Amino acid sequence: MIDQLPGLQISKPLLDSLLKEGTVKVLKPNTVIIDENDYIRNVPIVLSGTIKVFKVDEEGREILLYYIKPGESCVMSFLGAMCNGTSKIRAVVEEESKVLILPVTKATELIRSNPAWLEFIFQLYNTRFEELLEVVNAVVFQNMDDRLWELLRKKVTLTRSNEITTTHQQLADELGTAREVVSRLLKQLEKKNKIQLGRNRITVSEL
Amino acid sequence: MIDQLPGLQISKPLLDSLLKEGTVKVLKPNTVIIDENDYIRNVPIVLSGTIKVFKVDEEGREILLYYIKPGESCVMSFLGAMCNGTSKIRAVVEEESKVLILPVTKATELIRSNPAWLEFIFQLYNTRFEELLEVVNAVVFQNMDDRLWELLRKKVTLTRSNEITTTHQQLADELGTAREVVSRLLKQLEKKNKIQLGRNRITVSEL
DNA sequence: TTTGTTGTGTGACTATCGTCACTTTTTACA
DNA sequence: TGTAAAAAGTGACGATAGTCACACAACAAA
Repeated sequence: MIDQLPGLQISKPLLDSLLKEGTVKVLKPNTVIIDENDYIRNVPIVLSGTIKVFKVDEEGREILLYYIKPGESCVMSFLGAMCNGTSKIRAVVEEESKVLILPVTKATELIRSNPAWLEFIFQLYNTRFEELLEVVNAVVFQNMDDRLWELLRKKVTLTRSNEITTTHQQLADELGTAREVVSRLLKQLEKKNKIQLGRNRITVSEL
Repeated sequence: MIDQLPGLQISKPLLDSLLKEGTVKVLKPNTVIIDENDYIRNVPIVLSGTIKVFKVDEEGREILLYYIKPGESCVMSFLGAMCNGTSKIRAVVEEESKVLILPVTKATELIRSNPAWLEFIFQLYNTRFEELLEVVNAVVFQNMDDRLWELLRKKVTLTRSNEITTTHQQLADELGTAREVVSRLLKQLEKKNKIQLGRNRITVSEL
């Protein structure tokens, strides 16, 4: 069911019981699963593909927080659900994804009845928290060129392909910077022979 | 027992049952409750005073993430405990604080036995997550002068006094910048009559 | 009172990044 | 095949903030 399991993974028995409670959907790239200020009615669990999660600020600027990988869920949506809140984030499908949609009611019920589910949630919190800390760290102490390079590397690892299909504008949005900046820095990376550039395409040669 | 309850608060009955399980300690300012890479054996719950939580990076640079206020706990420590991990953060006493020290074993037991505790933990996660998102946002999209001003305002609100006792270096550390930068920006704020400067002291005149 | 330590003020310089104002290239499709 | 739209390249410039090198002020302890 889950075709790749980097890092944290959901256990088979837990997954089986979740599948009984929810429905599986296949979602195309760029589908918005959760938008800012959305009321949360479902908890999505990614079975295949990847979802990217953004923080959106008042002026519409955004920054990539982390990826939800197969075997993971969106803890923010879960929290929002538990606390009757609205989403502070935006979740968008990056690669076509199979997603298990679990109604909030079921998700909260399961906390009492299924210890494995609770454990799963906590583990996921831990992961996300640490990832957020990394974002803070990167944004405060790293230069844009390093951040860009790490973003490219992350994409390569995630998709298991060194061909990245994206535009400079998209990368800029993910880093919270301007398109020109990304273009410049990509050119520098190309000069260092770390990547090759093409239209809508970046080929990473050296990790 | 708890002398101020801004925002989220722990319920009386829950607090009572926690008091039976842990011990209360009074901690002086600058006491390090949890340091980076510490193994976590206790979950601290703040009864009075304030604790500040930092992310520390490899080069020793740090940045303030959030404050733990009375009636709150350090979720990171809790997570670390649950997941057998070491701390990614540093928690330091800002104002003298009364802290309830709860052993990890008790904290995990209580999850099964006391629904209010579980609820409390989840609420706290939500708060922290949102605060972290705010940090990311501030750091990416706000200028240093705004961030500094907001930090000062936060300190005033927290201590309920418009006299802040701190050094420029401390503020710089909290913002992840250099002392000179803080000195410069503080001077600008003084020129705008928003603050008065003194040695080890900043008086905020206008909120 | 002297002396050392800690905190603050400041000018000069630099690097990074955001912005503006384009041009050029690539591609879709009318 | 021509034309418009989308993506990318690029130079110039300015603002912000990090760094260096001090001078100076306040305080504490000897």
